[in-house]
Amino acid sequence: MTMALSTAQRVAGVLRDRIEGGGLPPGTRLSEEALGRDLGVSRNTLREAFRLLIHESLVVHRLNRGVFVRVVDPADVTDIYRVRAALECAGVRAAAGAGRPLREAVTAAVEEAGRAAAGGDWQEVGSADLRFHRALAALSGSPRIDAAMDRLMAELRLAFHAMPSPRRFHEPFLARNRALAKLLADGEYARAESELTTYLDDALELILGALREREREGENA
Amino acid sequence: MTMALSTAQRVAGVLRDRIEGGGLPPGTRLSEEALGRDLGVSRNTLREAFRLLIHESLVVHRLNRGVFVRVVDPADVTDIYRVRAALECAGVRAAAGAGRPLREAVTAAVEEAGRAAAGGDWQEVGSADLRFHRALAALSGSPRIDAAMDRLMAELRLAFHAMPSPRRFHEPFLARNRALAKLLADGEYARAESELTTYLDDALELILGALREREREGENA
DNA sequence: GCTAAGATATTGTTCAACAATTCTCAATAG
DNA sequence: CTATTGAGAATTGTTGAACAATATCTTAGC
Repeated sequence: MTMALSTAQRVAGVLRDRIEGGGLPPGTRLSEEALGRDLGVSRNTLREAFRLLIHESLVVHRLNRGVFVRVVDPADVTDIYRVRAALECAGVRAAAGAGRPLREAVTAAVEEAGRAAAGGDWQEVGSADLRFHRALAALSGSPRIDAAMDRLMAELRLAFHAMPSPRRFHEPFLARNRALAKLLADGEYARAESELTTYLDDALELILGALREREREGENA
Repeated sequence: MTMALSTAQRVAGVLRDRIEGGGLPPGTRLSEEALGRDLGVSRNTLREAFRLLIHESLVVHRLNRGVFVRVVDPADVTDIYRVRAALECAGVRAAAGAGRPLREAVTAAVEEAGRAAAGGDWQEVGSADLRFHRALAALSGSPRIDAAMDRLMAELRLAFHAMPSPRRFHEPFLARNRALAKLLADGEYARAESELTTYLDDALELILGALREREREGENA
């Protein structure tokens, strides 16, 4: 029953891996001719693959100039956190009326992060953290908010590339995630919301600091 | 200085106008061959235009069946208003720290709606109303929120097609818009937010009622 | 009337050629 | 030396076609 993937989907997968693996750094132009020859597909098929990646915000398209690996600058990260604050706070406010499965997804993500941290898998801690915040926004019960969060998270993953140590970044937030989940479970929605707001501000500052750091290094190259 | 648009973008514009103008009612199938011949573009380019409209949620794509003009059902409208509540409330909360031009855009939209109502142009009242709410969300100062609101408004316009009398729908909200703008100008953010919440709930009910009405009529056809 | 098999029409995918645009870089003017 | 301009090269945009996969319609049989 497994549906075979189209050529374009396979090509998109290869490019996605290269981008997320660092083989294609942000800002790189993806030449249609060169890549098409490299991957053994026609330009048209390659462009179809590009469209999939554009939809994922992994690359951007500039008319008559081609596609480039997305560069997430500080203004983007700041904006992403602004939207996250709006959507996740909306989720927290809707927590009281949210169904059981939605609320359990929140605590489940916290527990998964804890297990991953105990095992030293900080990559997985990062994934669980994103799932936790996605679950917060999902408390609204809105498919459109879910989709928007997925797009924001994909963009954020690109910015995380700039973080030197996943552990240093994620570890402090483990306890705060747990605290947030507890406030929600106890029905302390107002306090949960204010804690979430400062939480997101703190995380934003950490990432902006790392981006500035990386930029300073880049100047000497 | 004029930036040239790609063929696909032009075609998407034509289709967008036809859809919003009612020439292509919700549910219509957009045949690749017929439309391509009609507009004088290749299937490949037409499909590219479709992708743009899919991204705007104006049409939907069903595998191996083609693209159809989006049918906005009650669940969609409910979800759209959920997201609107999240984004517009976020804007109201950010109003205190918003810049002068953003705050003035809010009052400007209210005044334009008033002038249009005085002139009896209820179509324009509707447009000004959408601008008003867009301006509320824009108080956050977030490009992504602005873009999200634009998409939501485009979807909503499809649903408005079901409203029999623009006047009956928009008139009651004129005074409420004015009241909301005043609360904001006076710094009464908490009250503005709670008024906005009930406002959106009321508007949602009106639209859902009209949709149910239209569906009942449709059964006898 | 209903079902099933085959015929037809439509969309999905890929390709190669041609058109339009941008980019490169040397020549030139200030 | 800097800025500009213009021809040529490189790259992307668009097209039409061919073939595959899927859906829809037609028809034969029960």
